[in-house]
Amino acid sequence: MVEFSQHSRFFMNYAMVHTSIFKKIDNQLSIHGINFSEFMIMFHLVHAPEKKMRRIDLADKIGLSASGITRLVAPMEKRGLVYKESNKRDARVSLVKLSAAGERILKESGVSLDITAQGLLSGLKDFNMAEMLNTLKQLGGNIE
Amino acid sequence: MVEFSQHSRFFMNYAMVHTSIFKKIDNQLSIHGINFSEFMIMFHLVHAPEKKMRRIDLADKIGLSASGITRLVAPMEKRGLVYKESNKRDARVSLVKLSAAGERILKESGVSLDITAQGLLSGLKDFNMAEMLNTLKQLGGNIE
DNA sequence: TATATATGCTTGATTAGTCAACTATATATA
DNA sequence: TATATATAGTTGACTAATCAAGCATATATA
Repeated sequence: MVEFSQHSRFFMNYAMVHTSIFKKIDNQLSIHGINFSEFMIMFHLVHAPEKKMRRIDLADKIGLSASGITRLVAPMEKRGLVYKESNKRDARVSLVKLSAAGERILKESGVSLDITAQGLLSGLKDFNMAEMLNTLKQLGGNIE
Repeated sequence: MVEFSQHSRFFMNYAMVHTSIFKKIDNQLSIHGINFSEFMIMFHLVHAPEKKMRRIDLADKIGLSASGITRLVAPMEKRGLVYKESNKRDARVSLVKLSAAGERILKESGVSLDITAQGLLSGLKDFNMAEMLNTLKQLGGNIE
């Protein structure tokens, strides 16, 4: 027989939950014309000083590669959700700045996300949010 | 100010953890020449009666689309991890059956996964596995 | 029995991301 | 100062998945 540890099963279930839940979340966010990654970009921008960040810091925060950010941000610029700013001290960096339109979309889609998230968690038995957040944080989930 | 509920933050952290952890897991499994989705295919097959399943049931179990399974299984057939069987009663179905080679790879990669999974979870403070699995199950993680 | 509908699966086009190679610029060091 | 090395970002080629459309077969119904 092939046996698998509880540790392995934990991550198998984790992946499954991720797949099914983020289909729902992305679906909900699509009402606002964005996907979850775009939401995360704007989420981090709105909390950053002057609502702007370097691409590489965005990549780091979100857990994508630098090229992933390039490809993600390009269409957001076209839609006017964010725009480019340069850094006077360092000509290599290209800052991404949240626009007023972007902030508006972020707010609206944040409400949708809250409702979806609440709906997903509301019916759970023996769910301890604080414990769960603590575990996620230790596993690398570092949204402040 | 833009505010986000704890529920929303929960899923943002969930996504982040998923990204970082499954990079590690896929990396580990690549030693055995497979990725996590291929692992999951074989995991479900080895637990199925006669170690075979319809593609659509695999899709369902794993949380992928039918076409996702088609594309995932094709190269696994070429490598000899699984092979096709037809169903006498229903000519539409194409069964996926785990080969001996596939089962061997599954076992080996299962050991790797166990080690990685254990490593990821071992240092955690206040981690309650049973509670966590219970929550994941309620959220749709239904690995038996 | 004939036809409509449902199911299982595959395919073409698309999307979201990766990595490796590259360009441009900045920083450290001989 | 000249050169080596590091950093920021983009691009081309690729991978893993999606969806919608289509094909073959099964099932239900007029």
